[in-house]
Amino acid sequence: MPRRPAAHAALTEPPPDSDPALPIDDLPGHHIRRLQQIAVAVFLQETEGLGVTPVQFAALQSVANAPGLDQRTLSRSIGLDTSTVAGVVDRLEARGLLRRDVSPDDRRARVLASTAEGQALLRQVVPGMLRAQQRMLAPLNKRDRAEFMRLLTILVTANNELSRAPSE
Amino acid sequence: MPRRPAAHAALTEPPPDSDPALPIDDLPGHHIRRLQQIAVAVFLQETEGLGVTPVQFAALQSVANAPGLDQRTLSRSIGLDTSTVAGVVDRLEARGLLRRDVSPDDRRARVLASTAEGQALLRQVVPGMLRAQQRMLAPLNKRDRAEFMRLLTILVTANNELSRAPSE
DNA sequence: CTGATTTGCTCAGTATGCTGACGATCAGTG
DNA sequence: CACTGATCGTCAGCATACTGAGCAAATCAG
Repeated sequence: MPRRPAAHAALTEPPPDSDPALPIDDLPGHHIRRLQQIAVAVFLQETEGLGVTPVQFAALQSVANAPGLDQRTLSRSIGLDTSTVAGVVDRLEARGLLRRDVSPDDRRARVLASTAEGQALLRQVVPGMLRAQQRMLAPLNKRDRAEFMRLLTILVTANNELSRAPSE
Repeated sequence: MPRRPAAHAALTEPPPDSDPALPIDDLPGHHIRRLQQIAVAVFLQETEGLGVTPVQFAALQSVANAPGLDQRTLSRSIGLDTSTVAGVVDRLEARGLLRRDVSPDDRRARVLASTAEGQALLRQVVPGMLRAQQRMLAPLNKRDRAEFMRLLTILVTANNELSRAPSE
């Protein structure tokens, strides 16, 4: 029986007594999770062989953009928890892609800087990363792409404070 | 390893695409990751105390919707790898929220069914889950919400095959 | 200047998510 | 019936991501 309301309707109306099988397929959160999976998969495909994950790229690029920043600042700039950043930086440092030194100004802090190898890898990764972004949005026409990015940006910035690691 | 690219190095390299600090803030993939973080955080806030994650909810609800399905079918319906589903089902089974029995038709397969406790928990979770969806989209007006969902759905369905675990 | 608080980082623990390898089982073919 | 290939599930290994606890250093209050 197609008496079931669409997801958006279900959101604006009080929840009916959970009897009608609630489909997860049209919940926003579910789609967002799926798109994130797709984004990661496409990124890895386009940068295959370079051994870099999306988060590692974001970290490495941010460090290259602002050498000398500490882990706290990095975590805020890419929207990650400091404990997560610690692991990411560990792996990048182990591969010699960046350096982690105790700050002379604040001995609690570690200042980060990309190495020559890190910058070289970055130059190799960027083209594939850009292809990945294009491929992901390819199903939309130009106008819809812009509209999607506009709405996405609104949601992320407006809801920024809701996660543990708000972006700066 | 070449130290620093001197001026003449630019002649052998294509025009610099990574040199002008590439901001990660306006890459689609970055925003998508951020929104996923936000979605999870809001879900956990709204269902606090119930001890359920978004993925666990999706699995439990799917099983409740289609009792007797096997893990492979479940993994396709929620877009998760079978190895990931194994872990999720493990935890749900350990909490007595669902049963996992060997299928009489196919001894390789495990058929899943939600228990009374699982269904009771679902009824408790659903209102908070719906609140979470609303809160997440709250920064958009009604029209933009519908538009966002439309574009999101296009991207997920069109790119479905790109991840290891394509949805049904 | 000292005690209290804040801050930067780490660590342990838990939960996704993936890849790749493997064992068990089933279905189809000869 | 034996052989082959496909399918279902598990496991090991790696990489996000979070919470909560805790340490050490910096900052602030009085």
